[in-house]
Parts: sequence; structure tokens; C-alpha cells
Amino acid sequence: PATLGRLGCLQLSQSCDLSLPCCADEGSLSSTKCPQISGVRVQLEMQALWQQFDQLGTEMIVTKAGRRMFPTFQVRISGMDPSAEYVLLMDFIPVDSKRYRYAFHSSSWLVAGRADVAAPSRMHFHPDSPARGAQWMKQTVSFDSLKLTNNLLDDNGHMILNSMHRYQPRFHVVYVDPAPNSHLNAYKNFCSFSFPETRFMAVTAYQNHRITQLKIASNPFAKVSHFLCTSPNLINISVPR
Amino acid sequence: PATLGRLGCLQLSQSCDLSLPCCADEGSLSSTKCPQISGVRVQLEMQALWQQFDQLGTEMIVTKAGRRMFPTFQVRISGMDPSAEYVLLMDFIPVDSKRYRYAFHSSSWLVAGRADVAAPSRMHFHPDSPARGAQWMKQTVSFDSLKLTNNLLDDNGHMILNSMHRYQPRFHVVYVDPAPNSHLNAYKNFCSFSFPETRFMAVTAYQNHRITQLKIASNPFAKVSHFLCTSPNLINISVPR
DNA sequence: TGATTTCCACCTAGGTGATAATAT
DNA sequence: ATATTATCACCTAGGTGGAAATCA
Repeated sequence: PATLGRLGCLQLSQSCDLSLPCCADEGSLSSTKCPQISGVRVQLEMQALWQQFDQLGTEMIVTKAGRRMFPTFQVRISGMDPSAEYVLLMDFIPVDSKRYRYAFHSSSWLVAGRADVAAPSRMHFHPDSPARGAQWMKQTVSFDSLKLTNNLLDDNGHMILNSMHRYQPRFHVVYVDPAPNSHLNAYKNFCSFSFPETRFMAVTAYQNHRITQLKIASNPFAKVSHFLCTSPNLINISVPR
Repeated sequence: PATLGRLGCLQLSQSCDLSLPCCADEGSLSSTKCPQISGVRVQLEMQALWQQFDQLGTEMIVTKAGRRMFPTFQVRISGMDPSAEYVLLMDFIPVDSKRYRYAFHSSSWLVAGRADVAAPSRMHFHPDSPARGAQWMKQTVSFDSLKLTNNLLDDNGHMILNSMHRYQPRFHVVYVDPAPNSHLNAYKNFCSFSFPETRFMAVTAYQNHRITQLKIASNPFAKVSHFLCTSPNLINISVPR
């Protein structure tokens, strides 16, 4: 990420209001947005896989050193101004103010009290930022370099999350306005997208065995994946294309 | 590489005139260049290693599938306009019109006739192109994705070279002029750099054993490198930092 | 015979979940 | 008890030169 001074001051809400339907396109109020933003459309990649995880209750490992997400957050973008410059970012907002624990006997998540003090809120800039709309729309945009950590003092630019808390990934498209004083209407120059099926519980170790099995079956980096895919006693785990 | 239509038509010489000293900065005739180009300075990284290879007579493997260069061509750039947009590219020009063969008994290269028909001349765009000067100057620019092939019908965008021919890598900095009709003075909008110590012989298998040994000693991907670095009978091979 | 191709063992580099040890 | 940490074997992915086979 180069100097991003021209982005202005983005005002993003830091909580997910569940009383409103969490629609995939929060930027649909096109009349309030600049033309470089108003037409932007975003499609989640690997949606079937995300949904399969979501049905079981997605868990994402957080470690001190930082751990990648699986599935990886990937989107396909359309409707950008091909010659305009954009910055793409992600953040994670708490789904609620609760701390959870997993009840193995009932295989379900229970509320274990109020949320811990919020972890330092960070933005993850896609490393190709800034780039032109044509570049972003050319192919799938992948956040595979994004890593999750539970280290409050993390110095590697990873996303800091509280273990045993639920999070909603959020994706932002910011138009880099070359005009002077563009900060005066910065609110017109970005839009945000949330995909409910990408919500997850941050954990330091997997709790739900079925999540573990689906990770192994679908992540090529997880060990003995080839065997498990054809193992008869796990035949019920099917991995969507 | 995005659409590069604005680059105009570059006229680059396709031969290396050895009657002139092959200086590192061919773009020093600053009066004929635009301000975004005239100040550009380029420094070869790993120069000591390049020189060590050059003294032995550098060889680079070419394969049908494409092989990376070692050492990798890397440069540090200064003097760009931080906010101007540039494209960085490389090409390879024949050092002479000769075909060579290696005489093992004398451990030297002999002329084996006139050059074969020239391989299709290609440009390799640095994959980060186009980008602003600030981005390019921030850190070393590495062409580690560049691959060499001897396959005349290569379909992977690799650089096509004739085996047993000598080549001079060349590096180009192109200013992406946003002005209309910028093609009219495209010759002002780029500069080129050649580093004599990066010349090499394209081969399908190493000929000079000392080159093989230096590759093994200095390339972390070459096998048993750790052992060879400390092996007493190869103690004469020192790898510069 | 010299040059090229194919295949391979052996690396680097780094992403996995399992496990055992440790912390709270 | 429950949660976290460190370590590890085992993967993916891909860059090496060596050796044997093949080509011209």
C-alpha cells in the first residue's frame, strides 16, 4: 500500500446491527455515492463452500504468529470505472457482544458471558492497492495474504481478533479521488459489502469435529486430504467444486 | 500488465553495438528526455555475485518449460517522479552473431559458426506494471518471475533464446504519459540500461563445471548447497554477501 | 558426437491439523 | 476444566542440478 492520504476519513460502523437484514450490497443507496462507486457490484467466490461451513458453524483458527483463513475470502468485482483508482480493504466486526464456549456433549455453542474488551480494530489493505478498476475486475481478488491473530500486541499487520468471539468479515471498495479537498465528501467515495455466510467463530483450536473434517476435506494444505476424500467412513463429506 | 496502449511505439535497437562502451546508463542524454525520465538512475543488485559469475563466463539454463535466471536480475531505482506512472520491462539482445560450443579439454568457449536465425524477440513486463514511481523506488525491483526458454513456439510468455548464443539483458523504464498524442514524442518517454556483468551464454546443460559449482554454492534452491559451502575440497568457492 | 529432453531426488518455503505441555 | 501455546509430521507448490535417454 502506497501513500493513501487521499482516501480521506472513512466513517465505518464498528458493530453489525442484526436487526437489519445483512445484505450483500450495503452500497446500494447509489444516489448518495459518486459515479465511480455507485455501480460497483461484488460477488463472493466459493460461495457453496462458505455455505457448507456456515451450516456447521464456521471456525477460524487464530494463532500468535497469524493464521490464514480457510476458505479464503475471494470476490469477483464488476461495475468499476476501469481507469479510476481504487483501494480494496477488509475488516472484521463483532457479530455480537458475547463470549462463547463450546459444549461438546451437545455439540453446540453456548453463551459464556459478555464480550472481552474489543481487540484493536485494524484494516487489511489488499496488497495490490491502489490499482485501477480494470486491474481489479480482470480476475478474482483474493485476500490470501490476510492472517488472523489473537496477539493484542501483534507487529506484523495481522488482523487481531478475540478467540471465542464471533466475527463478520467486511469488504470495502474505496475510490481514490484525485480531486483536491476530496475528503469533504469521502463518504461518497466508498462502499462496503458483508456476506453473512462468511461469519465465523475465532478459536485457538477447532471445537466442532465436523468443521475439522470439512477443513481437511476441502483445504489442500490440510494433511491426508487425498485419503479422506475417498475414505468410506467419511463418504458423507462432499466438497463442492 | 494492464492495457498499455499509451506507451506509444518504442524504437529499441535490436543489436548490441560493441564498438561503443556498453555503459550502465544509456539514458544519460538527459536533454532529449522528458523530466519524468531524465533523472532516473538504476543500480544493479547483487553486483558482486554477478561479477563472480561473469569472470567464469555466466551460463543460464534454458528449458522447454522455462527456467528462472540465477542470479536473478534485480535493480534499485532512484530519481523517478514519485507520482508519475511507469512501466518496467526487460529484453535480451544477442551480444554477437555467433554460435558457440564449449571445448572441455581447454575449458573455453569456441566460435562454432554464424548465429542461428534469431529467436522471436519478446518484452517481459514486470508484473507490477504499471505503477507509480514511489512504488518502484520503495524497494528492490526483482524480475524473479522471468523465465528463459528455447521453445520457439512458447505460449507462456517466457523469453525465447537460442541455446549456445550469448545475450545481454537490458532493462527499460517507460513513463506512461497521460497526455493525448503522447506517442508523438514516445522516444522521450523511456530510457534503457545494460549491465555488462549480466551477460550470459544460454545453454541447455551447464558446460563449465566452475559455473555449476558457483550456482550450487550461491543458489539456495540448488541441492546440497549447505554441504558444499563447508566442504573442504570446495573451500575456494566463496559466495559474496 | 554434441546437444537436448525427460525424469527425478532433493532442496526451499510455507500452510495444515494433531498432540502434548502449559497457562488461567 | 477450559483455553492457549509450542512443536511436529505431513502436506502443497515449485525451484535445483544430475543422469539417463533421446535427438539430429
